[in-house]
Amino acid sequence: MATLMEVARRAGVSIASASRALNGESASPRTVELVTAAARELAYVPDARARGLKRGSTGQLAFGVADVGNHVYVEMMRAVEDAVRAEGYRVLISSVGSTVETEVELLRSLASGYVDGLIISPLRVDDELLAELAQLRVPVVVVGLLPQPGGFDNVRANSAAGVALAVEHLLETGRRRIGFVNGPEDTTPGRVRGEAFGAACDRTGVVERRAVASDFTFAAGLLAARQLLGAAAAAGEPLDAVVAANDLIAAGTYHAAAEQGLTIPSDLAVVGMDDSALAAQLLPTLTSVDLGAAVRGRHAAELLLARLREPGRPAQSVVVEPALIVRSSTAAPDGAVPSVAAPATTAPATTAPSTAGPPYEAGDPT
Amino acid sequence: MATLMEVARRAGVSIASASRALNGESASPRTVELVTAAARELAYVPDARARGLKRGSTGQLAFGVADVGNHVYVEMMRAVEDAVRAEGYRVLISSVGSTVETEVELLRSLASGYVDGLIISPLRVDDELLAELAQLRVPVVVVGLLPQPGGFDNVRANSAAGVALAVEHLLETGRRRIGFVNGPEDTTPGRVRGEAFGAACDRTGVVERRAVASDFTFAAGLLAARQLLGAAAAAGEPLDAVVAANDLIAAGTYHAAAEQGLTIPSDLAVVGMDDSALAAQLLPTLTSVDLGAAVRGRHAAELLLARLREPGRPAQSVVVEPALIVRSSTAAPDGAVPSVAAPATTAPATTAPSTAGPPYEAGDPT
DNA sequence: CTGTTAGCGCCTTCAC
DNA sequence: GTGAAGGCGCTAACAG
Repeated sequence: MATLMEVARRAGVSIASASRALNGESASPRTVELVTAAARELAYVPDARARGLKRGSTGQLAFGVADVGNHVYVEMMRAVEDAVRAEGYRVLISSVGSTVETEVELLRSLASGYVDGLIISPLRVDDELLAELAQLRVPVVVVGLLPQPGGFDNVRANSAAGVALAVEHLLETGRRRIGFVNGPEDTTPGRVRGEAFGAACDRTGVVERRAVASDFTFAAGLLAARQLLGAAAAAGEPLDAVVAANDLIAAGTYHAAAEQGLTIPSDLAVVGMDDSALAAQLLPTLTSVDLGAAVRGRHAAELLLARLREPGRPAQSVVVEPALIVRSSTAAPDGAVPSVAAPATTAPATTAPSTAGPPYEAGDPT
Repeated sequence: MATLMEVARRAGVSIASASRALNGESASPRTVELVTAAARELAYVPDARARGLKRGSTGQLAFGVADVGNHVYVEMMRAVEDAVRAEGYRVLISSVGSTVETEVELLRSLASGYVDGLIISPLRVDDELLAELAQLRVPVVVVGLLPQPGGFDNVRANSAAGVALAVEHLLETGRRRIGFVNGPEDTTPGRVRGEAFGAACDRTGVVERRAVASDFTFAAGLLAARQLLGAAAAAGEPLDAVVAANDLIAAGTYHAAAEQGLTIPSDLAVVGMDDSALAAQLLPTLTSVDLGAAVRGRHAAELLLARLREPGRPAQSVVVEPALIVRSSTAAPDGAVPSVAAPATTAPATTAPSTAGPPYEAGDPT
């Protein structure tokens, strides 16, 4: 409401002195006192646009996520916030629609002066989007697999390794008829996880059975799991385990299993992915692959801060390795709890997700 | 990157003509063509700060939520987005910390030019915060109970009525020993819900038993529920029902019940509040009180838009009434499914949340 | 230590 | 229909 000019006039000093006094630049104690008093009386709040226009920076960063309803992004977001707070940045969250147009629109608008940098985690990354990102006037860090290496600071999970962990764990606990409920395979994570499951089946001799949900959501997961379990049962070969492409789909699988009278884990083992808060909230608690959401968020924030400090530095890529968090949903079928199983309410990973250094070396990460 | 001046120079016209051409003001077809071509080649994106500085508006709104991890806010947020999109506004989400200082800090910064209006849903609303809000240069809509009526556009749920609905439903399904797991009672919702439970007990003759979680979260709910159930069992009067102050606490109650060997709903009925996505994801599905999160979000958006159009209008208040969504967690204890119970996976309310017109009339709403 | 001045990039009267 | 000029609110040089 009040402008700096009004504050200056009220304090009886020049506008420049007022600015200096408020920003801690050299000014006499008396001036500082006068100006701060005037500012308080007028409830002066500096106009961020004008300041940004002059200084060229805003102190704000934005985090664009595909689905604010997915707890994975919440964890990432918290990690990003923690990491940038120390440097004095604030984080705005923005839900980028699932369509590319609205996404581009949004990125442009954010990057046109409201924020100093962007972290985005889209479900679908194509060349059009990347071309757009390259035009932005602020640096961008992409969380997720890029169609081609280089060009952007990038953080990603190794979800292919995660799928392999899940399958191996199920085999070790004695399951053999393992199905996979994937998310949409035209998304980056869906494609990678689907391929990884196929590869794991080939490698281990498991017969490949899968269903594809129309979305990475509970409702879509329920439908797909119902179909997968039903088809297997109808064929006289009921599954004894399901790997779900994320925890929400795993929750849908719980419901599909209940509908068919299957008890988890004795009749059916379930493994989720993401190790979101939901995994510990379900009953029985869900064994899940931790894809290191928080770690990815932290890395993304650090890459962005580094680029803000040094705009010319080469683009860098970080891969976060998965860890299996064993809970009750994969306990041994005979009812005996295997020694590796963690207590029901214990979440922390035993093997913390680690990062690989050199860009693009880990095999087929998301 | 590129400025309007550069575009103008490249097009061979004045900066004013370039501005007009790009904004659809009167300009010759030839000029328009020249300018748009130049803009495209230079990948020109107008600087939002400069434009905002000049025009006085940004086309952005912000939604400040207490906990981005709580699905209730996600639903509100989606409703807000849907409602303002039509008017051409974009919504930024910002997690306001639970402390008042960081909250004030954040609101100030947002309101200092980055957004045209604010919707906030804080867990604790005190006079200090309200005084701060009144100083902001942009309009604010508060979602939640205000310490005193008037002064702000305001939307709130009637969570007291919601608690009453829950208790009545439990009594109707034959439960008598009903406990309450509240959230922190120094928060607005915690206080109101706690008082409402006390009132419901007085009214119905139920013996009041309660525990207070340190937060509206799963982990805190588990601890409090464990204590509540344990104490009642130790006293030789095991509970047959629990009302939880929100769905996350209800989920914690599920786990506490499982630890004590109680089966839901036959040994213990559970009712949650908020009817968040989690309610349908739990097994058995959770009966929950829909406090109309989406409806509240829509109302908040409409109030804000109205004030943006007409800044001088009187502050208005909207109360959204609750509706009970019956699922499996309160099925009759003898195993028979009462006729009022909805199918396990059906979420929609039969009685849609409605809104009360006149400000501050409904009894003790949150 | 202080005041004057020149823009940051854009829009918008105002003359032409 | 077009160009020149002023100013949105602020900061950072520059003189004094």
